Parts: sequence; C-alpha cells; structure tokens
Amino acid sequence: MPKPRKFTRLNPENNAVELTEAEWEIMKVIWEKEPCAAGTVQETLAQTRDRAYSTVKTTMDRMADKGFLEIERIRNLQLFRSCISEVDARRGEFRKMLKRAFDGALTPMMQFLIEHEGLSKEEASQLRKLVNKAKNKKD
Amino acid sequence: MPKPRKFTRLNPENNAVELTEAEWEIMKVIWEKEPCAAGTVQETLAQTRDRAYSTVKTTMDRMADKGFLEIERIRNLQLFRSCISEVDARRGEFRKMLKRAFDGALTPMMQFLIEHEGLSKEEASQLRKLVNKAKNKKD
DNA sequence: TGACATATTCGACACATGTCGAATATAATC
DNA sequence: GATTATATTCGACATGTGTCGAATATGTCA
Repeated sequence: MPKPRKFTRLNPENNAVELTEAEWEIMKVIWEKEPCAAGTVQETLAQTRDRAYSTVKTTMDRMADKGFLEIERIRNLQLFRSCISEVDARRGEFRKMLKRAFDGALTPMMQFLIEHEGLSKEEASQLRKLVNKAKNKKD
Repeated sequence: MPKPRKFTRLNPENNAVELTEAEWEIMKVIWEKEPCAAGTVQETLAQTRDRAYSTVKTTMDRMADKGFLEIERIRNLQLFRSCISEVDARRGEFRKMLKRAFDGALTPMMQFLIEHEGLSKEEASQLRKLVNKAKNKKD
C-alpha cells in the first residue's frame, strides 16, 4: 500500500492553487508540452538551469500526489498531464500576494503600483476610478 | 561567538524583500507599534491565533539575523525595530508573484485581472491602454 | 542473447520554517 | 531577602522543499 502523505491538496477556495518555485517551473513546461515525460521536462528546464533527472522526477511525483499532475502509464513510460489550469495557478499566486501584502484588497495594490512601481500620477487617478468602478460592480 | 547562519539576506535588487507568512504577520505588528517587545507582538498576534511566546521570539530573532529587524537592549529588555519598510516588503511580494505567474510582466497580469478577477470588459480595454502607456513611458 | 541506453523507484540529506519547552537570568513585590 | 512574575536563551523536533545517487526494471539494437 502507498504511504499516506500529509501534503496540502487543492485549495478549495475558488479554484486557487499554490505552487512552489520548482513546481511553477515544471508546470510551465507541462502546460506547453503535455502530455509529457519527465525526461522532456528535465531537458527543457536544463536550458535554464541543470538539475538531475531524479530531482525533477521526484518533484513531479510529489505533484502527482498533491493532485497537480496525473500520470498515464504506457508500458515502461509515464506521461504527465496537468490537473490544474494556468489560470487557477495564477489566481492562487495572485491572491496569496494580495492577502499577505495588501490585506486582500485590490485598491491598495493599485495604489502601490501607482506610487511605487512606475505608473504616472495622471494614469493613477484614472486607474483608480476604473478599479473602484469594477469593485462596486462586483458587489 | 555567534553561529554564522546561511540565511538569505536582503535582496539587493531594488530594495525588494521576501518574507515568509509568519514574518509578514510579525512585521505588520512591528510597523504599527515599533519599538516593540516580543511579548507585545506575541500578545497582539494571539488575538488572531495563539502561539507560544518562544515561537514568536525565535522567529523574531531569526528575522534580526536576516537583517529584517534590529534589537535595542535596555537592561533585560529587548526592543525590536524594523530595518525594512512596508513598501519594500510589498515590492518583494508583488515582484515574486509577477515573476512566477506572469513572467514578470504587468500587462499579462492586468489581462488576468480583467478576464478572471471581476473587472468588466469595457473597463478592461481602457485599463490595458493605461497600462501600456505606463509601460512605454518607463522604457 | 548480450550490451547498452533509458526510466523508474526510493531512500537519503541539507536547509528553511514553524513550533515549543526547559533552563536560566532578571525584575518586581511583599 | 524570598517569592513570584517576566524575559531570554537555546536546543529540539516535524514538515515541506529542493536536491541527488544507487539500485532496479525495461526497452532497443547489433
């Protein structure tokens, strides 16, 4: 019998998912090339940074345990497919950031972008109006 | 002599800083109440979730090792102060998210917000124009 | 069939993070 | 000064993540 693992599974809150750094790198390859063997992922990632095959494979197996990937077995070969969408992963990443750094609110984040990340003053006020309108609409 | 630690230090890239979940919670209290004793931080956080004093204190000591906090000693008491600003912490968190989930580019993130996080279609195109203008301006 | 190439399995380790208790030191109070 | 309260120190442990190599299984090809 397989060892039960205590890993976090899918975050039920509105299809948001949290990935680690290594998981993000792997998922990006998967989304582009699935179905896809571990060796392919390893070779693709090697263009940026070399890791042992077993490093990549271990992480991918753990991702399958977590429900992020599924495995189709063809004879001796395993083909991996994503079980989560890029949108869900982006949502998870974005919301985690928003919650931690901006109390979960969009407007302060926009404010921050405007004041500290290079958006100009005039664009700022228009942008804020847009965001506020969008926010009210949602309620 | 103090044990040297291998912790990550300040990210030199444009004053961006990366904090863990527990570090974020602690920093928020510090920014609000500094200079501030560990007990105060622990009590404040207890309103949300109870942790042992030593848990909070250990994390704060590690944060001082990393250069996130500094300690002023008054007799038997330690007062903690922040060495990083909330803006730097927000910048680090935001950029990490942007890099992981959107290849570091603002426009795709805006696109995502519009398509998947509740901004309306009309607001979308205006917003995109604004962001594009801002982006071109920066170059 | 034997030699070689490729995949999988799985145990193992280092480190960061979150967590805490016991031992110790210092301060305050009666 | 003895008791009580509060702070600090520090070792320790569990878990997740990133990392890898050795052992094993399976496939290919001359």
